[in-house]
Amino acid sequence: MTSIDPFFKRVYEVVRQVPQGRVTSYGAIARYLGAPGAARMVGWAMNQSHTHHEFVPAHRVVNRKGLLTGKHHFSGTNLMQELLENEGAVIEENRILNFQEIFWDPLLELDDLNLI
DNA sequence: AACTTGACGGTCA
DNA sequence: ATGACCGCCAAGT
Repeated sequence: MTSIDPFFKRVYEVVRQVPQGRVTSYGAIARYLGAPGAARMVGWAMNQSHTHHEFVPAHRVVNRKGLLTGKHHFSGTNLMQELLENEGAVIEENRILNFQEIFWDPLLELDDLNLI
């Protein structure tokens, strides 16, 4: 049994703070965790997010341009998009049109992080 | 053990 | 605006 990488665990904790109807990006999470440039690792963590024991709203994490790059990792053909649309995101061609409006930056929103 | 592949993002031409 | 390159580093082959 492989223990979950502590970095992954921090990633999941941040993602769990993303409010419904808001989205963040892989890079924003990496920066917040003090690992700028390690956005790919956040992506990898999200890839494994389903193995975490607590719910991780992975659909709320997109790339820095608002593209639904993780779409393929959800079941069905359009689950990620549907989940986001249900929360108010406006999506067209795999891109969140109101991205700027609903973007949630942990660096700005989570001043106090006793949890992480 | 070497090489490739990513749910990324910044820089530079 | 678009695209190549590069740093990042865990997993898969």
